[in-house]
Amino acid sequence: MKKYIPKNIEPKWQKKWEESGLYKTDLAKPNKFYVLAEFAYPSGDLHMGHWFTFGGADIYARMKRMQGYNVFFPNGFDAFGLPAENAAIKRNIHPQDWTKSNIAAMKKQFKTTGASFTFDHEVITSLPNYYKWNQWIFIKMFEKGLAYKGKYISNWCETDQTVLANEGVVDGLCWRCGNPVVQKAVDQWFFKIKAYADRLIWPEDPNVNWPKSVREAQNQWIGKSEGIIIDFKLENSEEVIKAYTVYPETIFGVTYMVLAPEHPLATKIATPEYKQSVLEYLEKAKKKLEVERKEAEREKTGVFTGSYCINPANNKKFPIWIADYVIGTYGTGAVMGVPGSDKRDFEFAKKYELAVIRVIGKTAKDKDEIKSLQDVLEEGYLVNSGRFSGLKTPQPAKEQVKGWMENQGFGERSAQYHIHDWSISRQRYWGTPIPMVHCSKCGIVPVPEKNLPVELPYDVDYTPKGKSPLASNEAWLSVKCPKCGGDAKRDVDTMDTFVDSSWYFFRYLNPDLETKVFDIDLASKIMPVDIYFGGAEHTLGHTLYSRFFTKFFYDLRLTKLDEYALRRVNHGIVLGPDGNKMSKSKGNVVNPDDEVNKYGADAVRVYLAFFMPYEGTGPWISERIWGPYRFLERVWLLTQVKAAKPTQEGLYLMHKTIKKVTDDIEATRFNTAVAALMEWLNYLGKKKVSEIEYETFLKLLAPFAPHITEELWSYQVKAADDDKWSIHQQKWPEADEKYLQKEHVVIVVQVNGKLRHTLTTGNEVAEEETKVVKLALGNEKVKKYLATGVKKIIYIKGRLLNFVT
RNA sequence: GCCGAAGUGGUGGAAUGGUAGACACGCAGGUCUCAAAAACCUGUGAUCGCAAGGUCAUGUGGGUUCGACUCCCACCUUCGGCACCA
Repeated sequence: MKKYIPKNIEPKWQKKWEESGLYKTDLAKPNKFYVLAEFAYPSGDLHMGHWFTFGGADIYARMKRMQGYNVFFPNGFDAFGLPAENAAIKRNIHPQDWTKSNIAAMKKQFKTTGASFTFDHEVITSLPNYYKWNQWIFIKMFEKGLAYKGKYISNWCETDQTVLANEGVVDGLCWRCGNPVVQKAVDQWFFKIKAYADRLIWPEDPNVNWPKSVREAQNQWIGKSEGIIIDFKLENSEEVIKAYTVYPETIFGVTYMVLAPEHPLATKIATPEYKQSVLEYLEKAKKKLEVERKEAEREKTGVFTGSYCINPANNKKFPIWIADYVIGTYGTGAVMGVPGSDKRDFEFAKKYELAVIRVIGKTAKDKDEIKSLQDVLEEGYLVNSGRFSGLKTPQPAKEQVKGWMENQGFGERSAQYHIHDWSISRQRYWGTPIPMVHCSKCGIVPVPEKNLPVELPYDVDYTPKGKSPLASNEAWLSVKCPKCGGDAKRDVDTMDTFVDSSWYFFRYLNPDLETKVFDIDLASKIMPVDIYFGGAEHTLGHTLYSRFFTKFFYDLRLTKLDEYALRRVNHGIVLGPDGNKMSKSKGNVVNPDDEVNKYGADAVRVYLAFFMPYEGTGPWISERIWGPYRFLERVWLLTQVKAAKPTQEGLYLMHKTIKKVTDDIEATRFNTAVAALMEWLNYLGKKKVSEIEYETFLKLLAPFAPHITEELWSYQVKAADDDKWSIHQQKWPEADEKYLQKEHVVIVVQVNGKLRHTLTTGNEVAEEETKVVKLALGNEKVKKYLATGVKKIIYIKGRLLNFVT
């Protein structure tokens, strides 16, 4: 037989698959199975990460297809976004043209993976027939009060000249360009994801299969806490400061109040004497970078306002301070300081010589003075707390104090959330225009649905100037108000690209549909996604937003789904050979195209599946592809002897491998599935291979190495069923339990749990403990160890015999 | 600090509570060759022993069990996420 030369077979089959429409899906057929992999950003280069994501998804999809499912495995492009603009500015190419040519290039690269997705349902988010529906969704959000505009202190990236969502700030730096993020008041559009916070919290035991790490991280991000808002009256004033706390039981220990610099009363309550220092402090706080604000070990700073307020629990007055460790957007932006039972408050009080009162003691009588941090107790018994003294904390003290506060009328229970509303407007060009019109008479007016899409104009000056590039196109900007018909202007911001990716999996079903956001009937049949492959980096962004959209669609009665994906698989990361993340600056990028040229797509695919667990993270070491390559070469050279009949042992190994490979692919344990195939091949290579063994082997390997198996399958002379010419159309082998029984069993003989002997015997003998014991005792070595006498015998039928002495 | 995942040979990694190290890389020896590469065969956790065989080994220390990489408790380390959230 000829030498195994991947180049000679891979492009050939890729072409044939495409021409024959082998992987087209007829969504009208029953037994659907929706395999989704995160669509790619068209950077112009398909990297190893794409191979890993789509490779895993493809293995899974191929098995499901062979198992008889009507697999839907679409692909498309997440085509809006900053890199297009940056590249355009750098190279003077229009973002649209840059994106278009990148998509064309990447489609070619995608083909070389041999993956079985289809572009027949392609979604390209930068096309008007897609983003029109972003705009439609935006307007629906607006109508429901879930999209609103407000001036907010936002994360601002100076380099990219745009606002970032909280999820887009990584360690105080911009996730895209890595430069420091500052706080800046900007007019922004928001989606009220907070309104869905409770529904987005994962239950303990959800009825979909998502990794625990994702569920926990999302819950933590939503960060629901249940406490109480307490009214503190200002001294000599009717003004009230509201402070949120989850420790109301420590109310008698309050010795000061701290306001966030953004708090509306911050400047107002400063007395003339302190005004100057307060203003200076506020100015300084404003200039702080997000990185500095988040610096964990930073020392707390603050400034006294000169004003006081009254503790409603005991009518004592205490000073009001301003400090930037208080977050303006969380709770009420005001915090009661309880240095006696809060370590952070204690440090602040100590620094500024504020009073410290013990309200939680080790025992009900513990009223020891608090001298150092070690003396601060967060749990114990209430002391110095009036009628509540002596109660155990947190419960029942917390609940009793809460009830009392409510009765007295100065406390109101409240739940607070860590999650912020999602800021979705961007002051950049390459995104979905926000479909709103600003009219001097009517205010903000949505563009009527019949006028959608608001198309993104081609001619704009998109170099960053700190304001939206769309404002530079006067003709586009000017519009008649849909309400009064007077002169008005369009909104010049564009949407965050995470809006695009929050619902693309609905649009895949029927991407050309012009009358609806997605095909509702089809969605009711094909959704939810059965398995969704993607990266862990989307835990708090994309996958959370998608869940939000799904629940919003539910409320619009577009879907009955609670969750859009039944199962989520987070794959790991392929690192560079040096063990670092692949990056151009580190020069450790492995280009999959080069690897394919050297070893072929099948070897790259098998190596990717084999070299580490799919959820793992590890370096790509090129030389190690030789293992999978040699494996494929041995498959290539494997010869069947048509006259040969499989032996009993052969059948056993075949069915064992079928079971192992099937179970492993199902559980995305691709590495052990490949190992099982290698093991079986090691056995097959030493004997006469029957036709059934040969064909079964090829079928099991087909999801991993689709080209070589297709080639070898084409040599099999079959009673030609022309419709089923491809190995990928064959029926997936099923393991038959009856062959998994061996005629001989190997029984492990232990003495006190330590292996001393193994014995091989027939099935009938293994049935009876006494016979097995007799056999074991016949062994001299075992006998020797039992010299001290046998106390107990444990026998696990057909597997293990343990003597306890 | 909180949450999540994990710690096993020279390396990547396998092991429903039941023969620890499957499978592969690498390495060593051999076959083939003028030679080399490739391919193939054999060996390959450590240690004692000529051998048969023994002993020690899954981050550390305890525990449960006839038997623990696996379960429980405490701790250490690494990775990922969150973090001045009141």
